Amino acid sequence: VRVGLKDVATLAGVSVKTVSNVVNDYPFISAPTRERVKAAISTLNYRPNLSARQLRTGRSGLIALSLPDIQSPYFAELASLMVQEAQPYGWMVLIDETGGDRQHERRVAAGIRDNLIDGSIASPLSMTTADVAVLGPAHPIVLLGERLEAGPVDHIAVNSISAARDATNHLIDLGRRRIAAIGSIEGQVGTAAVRLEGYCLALREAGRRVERRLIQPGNGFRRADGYTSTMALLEQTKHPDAIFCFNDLMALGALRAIHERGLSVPDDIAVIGFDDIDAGLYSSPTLSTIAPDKAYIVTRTMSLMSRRLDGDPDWTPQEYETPYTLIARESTVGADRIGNAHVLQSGLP
Amino acid sequence: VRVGLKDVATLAGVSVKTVSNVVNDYPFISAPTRERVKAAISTLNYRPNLSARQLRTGRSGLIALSLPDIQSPYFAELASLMVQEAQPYGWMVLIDETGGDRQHERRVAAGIRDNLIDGSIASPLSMTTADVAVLGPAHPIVLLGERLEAGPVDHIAVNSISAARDATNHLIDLGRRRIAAIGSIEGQVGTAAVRLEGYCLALREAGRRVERRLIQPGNGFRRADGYTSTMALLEQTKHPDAIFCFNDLMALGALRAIHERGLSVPDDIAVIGFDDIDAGLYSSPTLSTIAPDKAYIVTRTMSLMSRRLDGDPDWTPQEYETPYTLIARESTVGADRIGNAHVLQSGLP
DNA sequence: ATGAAAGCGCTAACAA
DNA sequence: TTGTTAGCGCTTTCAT
Repeated sequence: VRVGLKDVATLAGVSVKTVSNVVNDYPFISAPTRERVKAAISTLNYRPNLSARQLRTGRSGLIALSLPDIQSPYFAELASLMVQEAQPYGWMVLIDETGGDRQHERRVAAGIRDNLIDGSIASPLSMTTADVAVLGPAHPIVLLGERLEAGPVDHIAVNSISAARDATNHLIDLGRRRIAAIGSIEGQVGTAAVRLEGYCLALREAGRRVERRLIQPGNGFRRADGYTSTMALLEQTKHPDAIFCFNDLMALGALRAIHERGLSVPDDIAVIGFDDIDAGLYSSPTLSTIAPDKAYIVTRTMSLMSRRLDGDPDWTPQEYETPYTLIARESTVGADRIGNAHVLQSGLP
Repeated sequence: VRVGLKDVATLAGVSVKTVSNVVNDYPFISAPTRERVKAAISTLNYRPNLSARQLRTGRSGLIALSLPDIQSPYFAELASLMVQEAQPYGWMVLIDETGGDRQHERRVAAGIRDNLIDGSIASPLSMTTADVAVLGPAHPIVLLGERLEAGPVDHIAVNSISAARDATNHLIDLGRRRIAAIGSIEGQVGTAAVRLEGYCLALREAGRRVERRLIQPGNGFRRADGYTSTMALLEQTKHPDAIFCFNDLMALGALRAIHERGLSVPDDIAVIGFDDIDAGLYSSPTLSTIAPDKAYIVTRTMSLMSRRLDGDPDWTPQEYETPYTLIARESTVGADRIGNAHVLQSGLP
């Protein structure tokens, strides 16, 4: 039994408009009328029909968040924070897993979700900036994560080159000589490419050679990929004495691989990751990492979305840089000074 | 610039109805007409307005999945599988994080998402069966996870008593004498209660006493909770020689705590978890666990949803039991025989 | 095989 | 302060 404004109006003995006003908290209603309407609403257990409302207003209150992989703790945490942050704006977040599929990512960005969503937040793996540009999105988009070129939409990302350089320098400062790097280069979007660049940069600045055999691309960003790449590294006659993993998940896989080979972290090999996921606090050894300021990402995203949504359509798109921190834990610094992790370096404000 | 059926109709020189027919793959249309319409659709880049459609048909193609915590790898994996499984049905999954908040869970179940969703899948932490009953949901609901009483909706869950008993028996078979259990009893829904019951059952069946001091409820199901509870356990003069953690995440926290105390797993303390999350394959030691058949949960859920959605409204609600398996890895069996995990016992079909 | 018209539940504009 | 009416874009009879 569908109950609509009309039914409520009849029961309360008022017009539809009045009911609508009450529902929408329109201020100028006499107290008694409001009470009567509210009573009718609750007795009939009336719930506004969002579809009808959105058909009328063009707003659904739905924001899409499209991520390559919900199972990645980093993205899961981000999703969780987004949902929270959207609350005060009155938005619901429709989480969408693309699997890094370019077609899928394009579709979402295009709002192919059929005008059901008011805006979308995307962390594309393979969609290129060009894609976004071509699509000429019908609704606001906020792009998250690495991107090579500047584009026509707002963009929030950590400065990966700088962060990767800091991570590598941390290993250099520790006196490590054979520093490896692992991380996939799949997709068009260059998370790995950029981090690799920072890695090479640090090495060159330190007057070292970049050794090709110490770079393991692998394919993917999960534990299994870190495990496999590390195993490949360890099969070399002279194994590395440090590994910079392009994310924490791979670093955890690396820890396991090293453990299986009977080597010790950080004594034989120091390991550092990227993302600062919760798991890194409980692994043995705990994981050193680059910690992007997730709160910044989330609040910035939602405030941008809000600004785009109500007004200012020709407010020119901007680039925002996520602050980050290097956190040194047992996997680079050892267990002796642990207790509290040491924050060594901070990124930009 | 909104483009609707009308615009397409005008351009193609046909009526709105004809365009609608083409869009919905109505079979009886002349080939030339169809071509003309299709051409018009693509030149105008027409996209059907879902809100309008759903206003008319009462269907949105949206299924809500409400979970207590997206950051929990178990739920994240489930969410991921659900999204995939929904694809062939043509549904989009709206993932919703309740934080275990009862009000929130009730609201979602009630379809307070304002008739925007066609059905919901809920894994409630605090919502009781009574809640669901009272609400008399306007749309199909599939309930996941433990539930104490039978209720008015379909329900899918692992037999936790039996699974917990198996886990405990595994530890008993290993010759452990002081077997502890950790897991929160927060919320009304009895995940922990049921698993505790299975634990006690196994102990009693083996002619052992249940020792109160070996049971650490804690509050939560995350790594931190497992860590804290285990630390509490280890402060006792005679620490346990085995711990059954009510989920894997806590078990990982336990591993860390034991490691910090300088004890070894499984030599000093054997640890087993519940859920079979990916992380358990890469921890050191790898984690023994109860592995519920997630594929079963997901396919069963969607097929139930489908049946409810198109027809059979008075098909009586059923209970379904998720098959499970006990997987013994290093945390109970030790590293020597590892390589491949040993599947020791299987649950019901 | 195609068209005309009604109406899903709501809000915005205007009237009273 | 409240009521009337039109129409958002679509599908669904019912005609043709």
